[in-house]
Amino acid sequence: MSKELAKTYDPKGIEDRLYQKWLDKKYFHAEVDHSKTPFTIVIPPPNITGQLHMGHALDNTMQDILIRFKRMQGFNALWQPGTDHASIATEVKIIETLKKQGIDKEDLGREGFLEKAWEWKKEYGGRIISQLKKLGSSCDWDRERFTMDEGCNKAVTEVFCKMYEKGWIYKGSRIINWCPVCNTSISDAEVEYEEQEGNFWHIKYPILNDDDTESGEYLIFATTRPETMLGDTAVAVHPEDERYQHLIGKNLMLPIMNRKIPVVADNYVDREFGTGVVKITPAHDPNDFEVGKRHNLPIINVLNDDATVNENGGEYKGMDRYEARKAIVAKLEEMGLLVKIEPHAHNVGTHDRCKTTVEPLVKQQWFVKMDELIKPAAEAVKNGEIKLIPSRMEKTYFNWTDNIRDWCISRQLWWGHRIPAYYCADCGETVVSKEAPTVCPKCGKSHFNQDPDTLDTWFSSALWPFSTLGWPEMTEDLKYFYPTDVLVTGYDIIFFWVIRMIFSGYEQMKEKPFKTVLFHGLVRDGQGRKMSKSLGNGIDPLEIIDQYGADALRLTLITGNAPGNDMRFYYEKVEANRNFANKIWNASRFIMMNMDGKTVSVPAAEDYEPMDKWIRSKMNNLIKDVTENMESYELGIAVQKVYDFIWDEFCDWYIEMVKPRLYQTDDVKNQNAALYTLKTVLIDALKLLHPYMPFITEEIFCNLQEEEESIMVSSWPVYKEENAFAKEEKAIEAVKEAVRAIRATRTSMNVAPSRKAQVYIVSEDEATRTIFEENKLFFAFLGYASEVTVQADKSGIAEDAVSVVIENATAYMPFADLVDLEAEIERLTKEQGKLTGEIKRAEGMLSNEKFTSKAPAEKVAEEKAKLEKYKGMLAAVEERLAQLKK
RNA sequence: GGGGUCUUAGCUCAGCUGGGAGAGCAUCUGCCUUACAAGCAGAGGGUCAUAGGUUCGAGCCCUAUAGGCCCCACCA
Repeated sequence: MSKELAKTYDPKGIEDRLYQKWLDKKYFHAEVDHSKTPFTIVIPPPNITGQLHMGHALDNTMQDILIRFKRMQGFNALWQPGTDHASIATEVKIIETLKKQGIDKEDLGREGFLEKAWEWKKEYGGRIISQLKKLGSSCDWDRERFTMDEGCNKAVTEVFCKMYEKGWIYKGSRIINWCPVCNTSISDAEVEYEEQEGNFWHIKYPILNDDDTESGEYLIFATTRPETMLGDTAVAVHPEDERYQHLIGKNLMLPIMNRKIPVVADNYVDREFGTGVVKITPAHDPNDFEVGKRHNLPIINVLNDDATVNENGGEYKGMDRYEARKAIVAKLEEMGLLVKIEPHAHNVGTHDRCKTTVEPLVKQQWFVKMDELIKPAAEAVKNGEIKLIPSRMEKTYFNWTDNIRDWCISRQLWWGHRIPAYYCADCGETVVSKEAPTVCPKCGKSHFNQDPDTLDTWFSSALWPFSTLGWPEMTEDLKYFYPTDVLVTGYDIIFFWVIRMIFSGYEQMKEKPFKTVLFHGLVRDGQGRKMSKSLGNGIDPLEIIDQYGADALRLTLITGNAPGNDMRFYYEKVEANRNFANKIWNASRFIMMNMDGKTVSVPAAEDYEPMDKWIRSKMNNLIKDVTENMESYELGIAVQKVYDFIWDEFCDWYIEMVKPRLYQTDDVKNQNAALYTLKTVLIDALKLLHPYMPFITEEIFCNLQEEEESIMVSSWPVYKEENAFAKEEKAIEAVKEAVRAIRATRTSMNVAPSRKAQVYIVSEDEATRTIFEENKLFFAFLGYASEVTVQADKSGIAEDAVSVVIENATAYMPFADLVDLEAEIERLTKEQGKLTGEIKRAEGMLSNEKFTSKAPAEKVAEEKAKLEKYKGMLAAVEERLAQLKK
């Protein structure tokens, strides 16, 4: 491969080419291999209707980082991909499309509609997959699954039948949330509450005497939904409310409907609220439904599925619920029964998909009984068998498990898993079975109708961690890869999905579905708003990839972000990360240019210079930190450290230090040691960065060396316990300190970098002199010195030379024509003040007996060492000041 | 009503088990130094929301207060 690299990194072309290479080499593919430890992640299956958005980009980047990291560590890493049929979302979308073509769902009929749906799936189902590939996702695409493929269908039927036999799935007439637009029941989790401005209509019902004549008295109450009065079957008061004791058991006349309804006593009523009287509509309010059950009240449903009034609504039949509301209020007013209208803001349940106000209705639906099912799921998180990150998510989790209600799983939709329940056309017997029954066990006839409903889309996704691995067959894959290791997902679907996978895993597999759940937050726009279609503030990840590259996008989504926290997306951040990619690119280009035409070989031990050992030592520590951070899922912290190492230590210091050695030609061995260190440290840095920035690291890796064909299957750098280079590390840090001090001084004096100066290092300490002597070459280069002389005293140095005090030494720079004595005194006086402050601080701590006795000895020693250092420096500064002031 | 979370440099955010406050962007000053101006060198900028407490030591732990955001519940 050519060593000629472009001056700026251009990801276009490179990314697609490398991804194709990885696919061709089958690097993403995992097979059962008992000689290796598996590491498994199942993808949160994106909807087939979906288009890649920032949330997907974040979610999948995190998973890809983990899976690439583990793969390099030698695990048998499997990232199991697939897509979700997304029952309601897809059905709604298809209906919309059909509508544009002038086709009505009902006209097509169930079969015709499903045909269209599968066509849709075929056309769009792959779109999101190809978008995930753009991101660099290293999923095992050979294993791609779909929630409605044959295997998943089998799993769903199996679970349904098993749980039905166990009595944990049942059909019942219960109050459910009904979406009048989507025309289906929805689960509690799908209801979103939003505050709406409404009214409190204060209404009164006439009280009847025992002989059913009107007493002339009234009971007053308030309601936010007056139209539901059509279905009122009682009025309730608190059993201990003195005001109404005499009315309990009496009857009222329900106006308009002219129905006699009782006054019942129930603890549900809050005496303090309003008049302490509540109208009871069991068919249209969950609380009223419960009250109705306790008092055996009739349930009168007054609404049709489209939220128009039905035949039970008398003269209002056919009216929309809101029209009926108006008409009924008008009628009550006319009858003199409307006391007053009060504005009232209240929470209204809406359908999370279409935002329609849901209508609580009593209907026959299928439910999953939750009380037993939830127990092991709650226990697993409680005892730490499943770890949630961040741990605060546990509270949210328990909030749900502690208040669990049965899960309504039937949907009046066509696109989804059809409920395997069959009803005998003759005797009505219900048969639940995997295969359509042929003979009725009750009457022996053989004509059945299958239940028309489908299952909640989350019913199949709850089985995803094991259904994708082959369940209900006990496949080798399932035995080997299950339980999976980590689930990465947004905190917004903890109830919909995470909990349901956990209880399904324990129930079906008798084992947790994953060991750890890593939550992330939402990606918001620059102003902190949710990205949404209606606001039009969404940023398309594909456009970002096109403009800046997938690596820059990935890094942007990960850096500076802690687990479970929302983040804002800024173009400036992407730019900064694109710049970082360019930085690595150029550093690599520099190294390769210098390697060009030379054979870089392993140097002899004595060929290394202290700076080589210093950077090696830094890298060794970095490996430890980064590995630990990644293993504890601190992805943002880990990459920040790699970023800092590459930019600061490696580029700004090491590469600069090494330049004089590269530019000389006398000492080939020394040069080789420098090149070898550059190359190997860069390779390790690229490896640590690879999970985050897979493309650029692969591109450079392949240009830099020939031994291995891909960085993604190379091995993760290993931390070496013993630090053999502690001495060199300290020495180089001391020289760096001197360089920094000299540069700062020069800048403060407005000395141009082009103006080199003679630099004298004066130190009474022999070890310090040795350090500067050994590192003279790079010290001179970085400290803008024309020549460096190291000596024990000040002999031969001009009186008015600029002095820079550092630890154990003073650097002198004679700038005969430049020195402004006043300014120099001022600078040194400032320095004196700073050092005095430091000394005061250290002395303060050390004179505190409680500190010296209670703090760890290590801390105390540290403070003592600092005190000594600053004292020495202060003495040098003061000596110099005295000299100048003479 | 219950719970969570946030309040750190001008902006956006890191800061893991308590041991002298960090990054990116922005600002200011010099530099086209033969890897990189998408760059280099330097600089300024914070009583870590407020008030208490625990501790030798608190951005970090505890309590209260104020403000922002989120989730759950749904008093009609």
